[in-house]
Amino acid sequence: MARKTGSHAEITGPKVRAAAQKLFARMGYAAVSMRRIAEEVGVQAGALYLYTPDKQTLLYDLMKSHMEELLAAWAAAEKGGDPLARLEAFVRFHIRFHLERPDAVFIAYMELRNLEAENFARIEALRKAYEDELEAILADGRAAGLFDVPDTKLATLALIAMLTGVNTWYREGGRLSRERIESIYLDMALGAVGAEAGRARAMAAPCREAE
Amino acid sequence: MARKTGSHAEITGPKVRAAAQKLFARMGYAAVSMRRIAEEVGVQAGALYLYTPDKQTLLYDLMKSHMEELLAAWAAAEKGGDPLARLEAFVRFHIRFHLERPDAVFIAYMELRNLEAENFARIEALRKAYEDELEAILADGRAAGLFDVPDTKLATLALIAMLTGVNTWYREGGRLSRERIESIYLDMALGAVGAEAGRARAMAAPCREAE
DNA sequence: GTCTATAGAAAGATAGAC
DNA sequence: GTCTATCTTTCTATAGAC
Repeated sequence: MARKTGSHAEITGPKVRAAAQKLFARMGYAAVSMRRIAEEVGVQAGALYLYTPDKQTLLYDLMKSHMEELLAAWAAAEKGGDPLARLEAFVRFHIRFHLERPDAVFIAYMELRNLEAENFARIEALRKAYEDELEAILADGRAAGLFDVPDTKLATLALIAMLTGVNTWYREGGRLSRERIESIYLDMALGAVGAEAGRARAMAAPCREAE
Repeated sequence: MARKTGSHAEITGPKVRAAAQKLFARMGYAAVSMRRIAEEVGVQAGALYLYTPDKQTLLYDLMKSHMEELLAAWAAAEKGGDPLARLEAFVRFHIRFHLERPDAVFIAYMELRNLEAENFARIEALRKAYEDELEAILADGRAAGLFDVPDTKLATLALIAMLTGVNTWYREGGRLSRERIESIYLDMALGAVGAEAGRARAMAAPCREAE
């Protein structure tokens, strides 16, 4: 405890990011002032500029961290073997990851408009990389005759929109558990890409049912 | 031509709304100033207040008009007979309606945060009424054994998220026609609610399944 | 590292001339 | 109906004391 009072760089920095994330998600980037963020952190507005060169960079860093975390988490996830198992892994991963970070997800989808051109391009590249992961699964599944997908790009965007939509209505402690939500969305996702129809056809003989 | 110069109430009013809609959609409500709207219209900032009491009302009126137009258009649409036909009508209607109004749709989804409490409640009620239309179709379809939907509320939100997602990537003159997009999304929607599986099962002769 | 103070720009909204 | 002018507030960002 030999430190000078008022010296809290390692703790204040993350607090600034946390406060910005919370406020940007609730009120929107453009509607949040640096003063409001400072108030949330418990410092004066001027002190924020020790941790970010400006407001824009604060937003960009939040979005970049989120997207990189998303890609890293997916890279580290269990991914099963055949396309059907990989699709299930993706759906469950996507929902779980997104439900755990509602604020970051909200910002990543709503504040693209407020990024300057260069920052926007970098975030879009990361998003594209994530979409490509799903599209590869759908393409492999189609090639294997497991999925009925006329356009893998469209199906990718449709599935991601559907899955991410969970964040718009999910509330902690609601009537459905996350596990249950995952399973319901998984069935819908499989149906959307014709996986159940494919399976039903494949198993035509002895009358078996999925899940 | 006996009018006084500078008298353009009937033309300027709609122009203000059109300019606000365009700018709110591109930059976001909070990031657009009244001066910027005035510039787009070609008048001075003060003149805007002849057409709206304040900026908030401008936003609210845009969103209210959009939602009311949506409900009215659906009420007037052809809706087919059985739940399968009604679902197809809904999907095609939703995509067509939304693709024709990208700016209004964008605002309706992105600017809810910027509505004052009372205005927010009114818009949410209109949105709920629209969701209820789809949920009724799904509930009827399930009751008739046509759809496999464990939770109609969830399926409603999932479908709407998926369908509205078209607006995030569709661009005029892209590689797919609207008709083609409608058809692809329709197939995915039917698959998601188990309509195709139901059909396949029904045609599979002896194999019947519970639920 | 945080504070107070402030520069400089821009915001929403209004008053009154024409 | 539109303009100019302005009131009042708030904003981002910086300077300099402690």
